[in-house]
Amino acid sequence: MERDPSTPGAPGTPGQRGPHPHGHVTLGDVARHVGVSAQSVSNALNNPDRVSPLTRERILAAVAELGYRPNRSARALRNQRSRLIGVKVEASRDDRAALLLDQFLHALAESARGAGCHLILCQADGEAEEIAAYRELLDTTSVDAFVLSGAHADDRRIPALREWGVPFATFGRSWDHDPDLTWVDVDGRAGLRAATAHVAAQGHRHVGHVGWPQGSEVGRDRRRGWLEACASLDLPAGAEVGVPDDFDAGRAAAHRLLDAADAPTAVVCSSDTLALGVLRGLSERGLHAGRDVAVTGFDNSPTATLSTPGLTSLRQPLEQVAHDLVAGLEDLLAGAASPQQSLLEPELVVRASSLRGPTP
Amino acid sequence: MERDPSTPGAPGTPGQRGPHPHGHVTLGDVARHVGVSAQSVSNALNNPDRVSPLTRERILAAVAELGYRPNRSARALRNQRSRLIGVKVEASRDDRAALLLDQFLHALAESARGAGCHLILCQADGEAEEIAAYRELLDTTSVDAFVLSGAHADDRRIPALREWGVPFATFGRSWDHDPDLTWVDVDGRAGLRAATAHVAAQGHRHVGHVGWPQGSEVGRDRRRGWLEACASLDLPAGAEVGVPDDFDAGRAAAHRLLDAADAPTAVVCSSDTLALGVLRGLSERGLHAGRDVAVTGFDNSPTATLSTPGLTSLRQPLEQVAHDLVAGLEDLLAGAASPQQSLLEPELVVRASSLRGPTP
DNA sequence: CTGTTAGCGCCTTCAT
DNA sequence: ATGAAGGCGCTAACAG
Repeated sequence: MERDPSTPGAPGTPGQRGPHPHGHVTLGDVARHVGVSAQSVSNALNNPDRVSPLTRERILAAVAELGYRPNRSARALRNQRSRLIGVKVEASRDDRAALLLDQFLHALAESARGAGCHLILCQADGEAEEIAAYRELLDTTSVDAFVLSGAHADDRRIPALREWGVPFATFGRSWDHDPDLTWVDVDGRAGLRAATAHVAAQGHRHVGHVGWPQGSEVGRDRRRGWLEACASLDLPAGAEVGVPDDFDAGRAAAHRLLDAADAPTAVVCSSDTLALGVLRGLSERGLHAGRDVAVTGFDNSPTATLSTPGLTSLRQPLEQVAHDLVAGLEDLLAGAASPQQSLLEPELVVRASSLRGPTP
Repeated sequence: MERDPSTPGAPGTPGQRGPHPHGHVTLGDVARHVGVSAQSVSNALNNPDRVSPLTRERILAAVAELGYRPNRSARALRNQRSRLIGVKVEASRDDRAALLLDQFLHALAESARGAGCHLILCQADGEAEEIAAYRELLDTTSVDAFVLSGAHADDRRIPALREWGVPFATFGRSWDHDPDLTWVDVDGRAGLRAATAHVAAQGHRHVGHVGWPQGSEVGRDRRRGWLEACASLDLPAGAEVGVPDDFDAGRAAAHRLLDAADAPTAVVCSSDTLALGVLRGLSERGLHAGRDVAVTGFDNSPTATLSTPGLTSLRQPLEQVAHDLVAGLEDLLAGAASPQQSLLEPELVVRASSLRGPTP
C-alpha cells in the first residue's frame, strides 16, 4: 500500500523525488544540476571556505531547490560517526523515574536535535540486559555515545561502557566522586531543604520525613536535606520513617507517624509515590492534607497535579538536565580533557497539600 | 575521558577490539581469519544455503570468536534499508496519551527488536512540526517506516506520509474507513460497555457518563459503548456531561451530575483524567467513591493505581498494540497487498472506586 | 560452491 | 579553487 517495493522507480510514483529508484536526492544529483563535481557540493556544505563565493551560492541554491539532504548511512559510514545517541527505555514501574520518562525523552530529543543528533532506543529490563543492549548498538556501529539514566552507586554499566571506550553521560551521579564521569543530577538535598523550609514557613514546627534512606544514595541525600533544614531552622528533631519507595509503604508510614505521641503536622517525602501514599493514609484517618497535615513529594509527576488535593512537589529541571547531558557528550566527542558535571536545583511547586487554606 | 579521539588505534587501548583504528570487527576480518572471501562470510550469515555446511561452520565459529556484528551504516547504505523505525515524542501533556507513552515506547521497542529493528526518536510539538520531522528523517534516509500515535479523523500526517510513499502504521484509527491504512486501535466502545456492565453488576441502575463526545471520534466511540450497555441492560437513560478531557472539567462534571434531581450512583468516564476529576468532585461533597458512587476511568494510567481510592480503569493492551503495529509494518515492507488493521479489547481492571466494599 | 567486481553516497587526500 | 581517486563495510550480480 503506502509503498509497493515491486514497482520501484517508475517515474511519477508517489515518493519519487529524484532520478534514483528510491527517490532520494544525492550529492551527485546536485553536482550535475549545477555543473560542478560532487566534491565541490560537499565542500560548499561542509567547508564553505574551500569554494568560491559564487559557486557556493549556486550550489546552495540547487541544494535548496532539489531539497538535498545528506544520506545518514553514507555519511556515518564515511565519517565513522552515526550522530545517534543510545538511550534505554524500560518497562514502566510505578516509581518516580518511569513517570518522568516521556518528559525526559522529549527534552533529550530536543537537545540532541540541537546537536544534529537523534536518539536511538534500546529496550532492556535488568542491568545485565541493558549492558548487552548497549554492547549490541556499539558493535553494530549504531551509536556515537550513550545517555544512561538512573545512575547509582556501584553502577555496573559505568565500568562496562568505560572499558569499551565509548563516550557516555549519566543522569544521576555514581556517588563515588569519580572525577572522570560526565554526569548531570538534580540536587535532592537542596530540594528537601526547600520543601522543609516551605512547610516551616507555613508555621509547622514538627516536620516528619518519609523516605528510603537505606540502599540508595539518592534516598540518603534527600533525607540529609530534610535534616539540614530542620537543624538550620531550629526545628525539633522530627520523626521519620524509612521505607521502600512504594505507595503502600507511604500509606503505612503515614499511620506510623501519626500514631506516635509527638505526631508531626507536616511530612516531607522523598518521592511523589510515597507522598501519595501518605495522602491516602491521612484520608483513611479522616484527616485532610493541607488543612490538617502538610505533605510534600518529589518529582512533580503528572500524578501530583491530579491527586486530591494537589500535591506540592519538587520539579526536576529536565530541559536543563537534557541540555547539559548533550553538551557533556559533545565535549567528550570533541575530545575534551575534563568531563562536565552539573548539579541542578529542583523547583518547589506549591499546591494545596502543603497549604493551610481550604482544600480546593 | 571515556574515549580520546586523538589517540585512535593504539593497540590495547580500551575499546580496541579489532585490527581497525575504531576497534570494530568487519566482514573482512572474519574472512581473513577463516581464509575465505568476505562474500562467503556474508553468504554464510545471510544466505546459508549458498555456502557449504563445513565452511559455514568454520565461518560461524569465527564470527562468534571475533564477535563480529554487521556495521549498521554499511548495511543500510548497501541495502537501502536502515532497519530504523521513526517515532515521535512530544511534550508531556497531562492527558491520557502522555501517561502511557513510556509503556508504549517500551513495548514498541521490544517488538521492533523482535523484527531486527530499532526505534529512532524525533521530537515535535505540533502536527506541522511533526510532519517536518518525519520529512527530515525520510530525506536523510534515516528510517524505513514510521509509527504514528494518536491518529485521528482528518489527520494531516496520513496523506503526507502516503504521498511520500513511505510505509507507516498508526496507533489509532483515522475513522474514515480508509481500507489502505495499516492501523491498530483499542476498542473504547467495548471498554465502556464493559465498565458499564461492571457497575451494573454491582447493583447500580443510574449510570452516568462523563466524556468528551464533541470533536473526537474516540470520545464519541467511548460514549456509544456506555449508551449501548445501558440499552442492552435495560438501565434508564443515564445523565451525561460532555466536557474537554481535563481534570477540572471532570471535577465540575461530578458536581453537575450530582446536583441533578435524578443523580447517578455510578459514573463511567472516558478517561482517567476525567475520572480523577470526578473523584475529587465527590470528595469535595463529602462522598466516598466506591461506597457512595462508583467511578471508572479509561487507560489504567499509573495514576489510577495511586489515587485515593484506587481507580477502576480499562487497561490498553499495549504489548499487543506494539506487536501488531510492527507486524503491520513488516507486511508493508515485504510488499503485502492488503494492510493489517486490528481492533483490540481493553481489559477492565477493578479497584476500590467501583466497589461497594469499605474503601481500602 | 566460491571468488571477483562493482557500487550504495559520502568525504579525506592529493593532484591540477 | 576545483576535480579525480579511493575507500568506509557491505552485498547483488556475475563469473569461475
